[in-house]
Amino acid sequence: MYVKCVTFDNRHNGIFNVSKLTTIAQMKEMVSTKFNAPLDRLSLYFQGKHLEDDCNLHDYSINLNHVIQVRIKPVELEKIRIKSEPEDKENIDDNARVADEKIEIKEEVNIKEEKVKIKEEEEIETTSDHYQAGDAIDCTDTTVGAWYEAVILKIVKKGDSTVFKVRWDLPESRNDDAFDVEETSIRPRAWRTLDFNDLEIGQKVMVNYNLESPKEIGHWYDLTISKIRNVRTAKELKGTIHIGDTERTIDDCEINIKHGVYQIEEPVLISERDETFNSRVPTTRRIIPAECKHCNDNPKRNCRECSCTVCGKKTDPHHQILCDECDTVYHISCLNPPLAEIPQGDWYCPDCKVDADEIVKIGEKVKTKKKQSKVVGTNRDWGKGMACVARTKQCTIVGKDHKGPIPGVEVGQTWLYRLQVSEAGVHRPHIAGISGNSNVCAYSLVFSGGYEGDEDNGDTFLYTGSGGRDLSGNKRTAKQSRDQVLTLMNKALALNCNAKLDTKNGAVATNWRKGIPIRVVRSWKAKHSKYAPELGYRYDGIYKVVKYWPEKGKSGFIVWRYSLKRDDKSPAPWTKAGKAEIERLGLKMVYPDNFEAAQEEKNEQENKKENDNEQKNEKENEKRGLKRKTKNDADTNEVSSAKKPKADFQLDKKIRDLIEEDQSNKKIWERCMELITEGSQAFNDKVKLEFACPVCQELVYKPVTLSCTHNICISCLKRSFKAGSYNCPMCRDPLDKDYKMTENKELSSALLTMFPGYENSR
DNA sequence: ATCCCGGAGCAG
DNA sequence: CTGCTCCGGGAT
Repeated sequence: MYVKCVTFDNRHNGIFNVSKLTTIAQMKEMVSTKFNAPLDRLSLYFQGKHLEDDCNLHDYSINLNHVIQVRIKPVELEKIRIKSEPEDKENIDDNARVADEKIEIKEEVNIKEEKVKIKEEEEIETTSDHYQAGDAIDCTDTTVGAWYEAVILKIVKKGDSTVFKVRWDLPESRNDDAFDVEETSIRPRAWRTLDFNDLEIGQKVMVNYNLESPKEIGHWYDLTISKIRNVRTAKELKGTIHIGDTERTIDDCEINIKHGVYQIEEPVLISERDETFNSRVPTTRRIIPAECKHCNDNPKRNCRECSCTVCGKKTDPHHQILCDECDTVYHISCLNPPLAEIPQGDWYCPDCKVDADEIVKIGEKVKTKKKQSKVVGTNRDWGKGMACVARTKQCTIVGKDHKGPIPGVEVGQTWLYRLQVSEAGVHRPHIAGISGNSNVCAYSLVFSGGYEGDEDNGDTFLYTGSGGRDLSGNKRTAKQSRDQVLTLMNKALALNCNAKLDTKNGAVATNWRKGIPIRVVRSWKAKHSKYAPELGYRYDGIYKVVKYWPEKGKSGFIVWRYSLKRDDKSPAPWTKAGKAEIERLGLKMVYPDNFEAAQEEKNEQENKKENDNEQKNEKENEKRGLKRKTKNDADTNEVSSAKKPKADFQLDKKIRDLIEEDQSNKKIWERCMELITEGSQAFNDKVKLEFACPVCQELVYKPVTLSCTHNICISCLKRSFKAGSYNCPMCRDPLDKDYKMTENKELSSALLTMFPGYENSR
């Protein structure tokens, strides 16, 4: 199992190989090494809960691909907030409001000592042609994509690359919270505000914009001007907002110009600087959204949001304390009972703190207690692999009671684990062989030859029902120890047969083709079968139940047998035609998310450790279908060749024509078509992604294509309007209250043809 | 609450 | 390598 760790600022992240019994303390050690951060300053959080050192991942129900948040505390004690006097009272205008309230962090640790700890890596101070220490710059933040004022502290060389050590030029960041950026993320501080009359179409400038609510104060982004309206009564500026230096842009944004329009500064050679260079940087900081929306950071207003939650007063900041869990602020004197002084170590507010006797530390109280008692005492280091992990995705394109093929899943598709088969919606249970409803029918089955007497002839096979096994002791499988009966899933599978149900003697279909379709997945575990895949689980198409009957098995107990026969237009995957089809469609094994990356990292680590074990690793990986890349192996390497399959997959003409007709989404379809060379699977995934409704997150159903190019389900848009939001849910582009919603029939029929049956789940 | 054609660790 | 052991999750 692996989990992801990400710092709150998103500056560090990594995937870690762990087991269910990995403790939080061990987790911290791994994070400390990988992020190069001091161990004692790490705090881990999962779903808002602080994680305690002596608990393990299982205690918190942390599962595959879950994200653990990491906080690297800037200083040891940061609870005491000190308000200092404004330095220059003349500067208190709107723009300097942010600078007004100064929050300082009292540092009770020896900062010098801390610095030594951080700088373990070798850094050699260097120079740059365009910048030097002390320069006022603008710096992009990768998470927000806007430009913020920052200051260069130092320029160093790390290996081959030049790294700029900078800190945000904000009063509350006065503690040395430096971080590293590349030269591409910085530029000289903007200082020239442009006159509105001088602006030109096509010009790139820096403006203030709020992505969520354009009328409010936002952050500073680059803008390419597309429209200027300059009449006596109204001044309007529109253009394309650039999110950082990424490809992401938002067209047609209306800019609030009252905060100023800045010229973007180009780097200047240090040799060409004159005396005025440094003095031109403005003394006030650019406006950015208030930290506290509630009081707008006004120091004179009482605020229970950003100040003491009991009295709301901003007085006596020396005695204000922050909850380590929820960051709520309290005066220690306002607490009940009040505290005499700021406590050492962690402190939790009354809402977050629970009685020390209870297992507070863990996610949900009741559930955890039960689990704890159950798991405590286990010696087995389990949970490293894919046994007993939860789904990370769910198939929503059709309901779980869907009969027949899953739209978008081709015959011949393989998945490494049952979990991925479940996520694809092809066969949902984790372990059970038959998926169905005892009153309706079976929807799918996995054929893995686990029962004696199973026979596989490809187009037909004999299947055995479930039950009759003693599974006490939390087992999943066992030997037959009693007769099977035609109930539960056995009954469900019998209902697929085109015959009247007979729970005693079984039945034969009068017309087998008229039976209810059942999806069949063959498992690599059916070793005795020559039709089984070599590895993983493969969707082999639709089968029908020809007959079913009870029979005495080798164990001496009655088992129910089913005769299945293939009824699918697509060629069977084991045939020559089927193999060609898999090639043509570019179908490749589906691994769990992050699986390949984690495997590669594991390989690297083990390679470093010892080369003796090389052979062992090779075997392990071969078992999983992953081969290590070696020079000699290059042309036989499955992974590298799978990355650029030359699938000559082409869309049906019918679908091509439908896509062609959907002129309003031409650009999106073009993006999708780029993936056509990678096969049907990649293409289908891309279509689902590009045409996901921003509201319900699923493939748009009865879509409305807005003028901002975004596609929304008509029902989702109606709901949004009902809630009084007259915007595009994606980009907040304003819409008329009486906006006439019309379904994009072209897109609709294209999607319905590509994913037949998906409308049934809506 | 019960059922279940997985999946990995561990002992021999 | 084989067989035994042990565990969670999702649908019923």
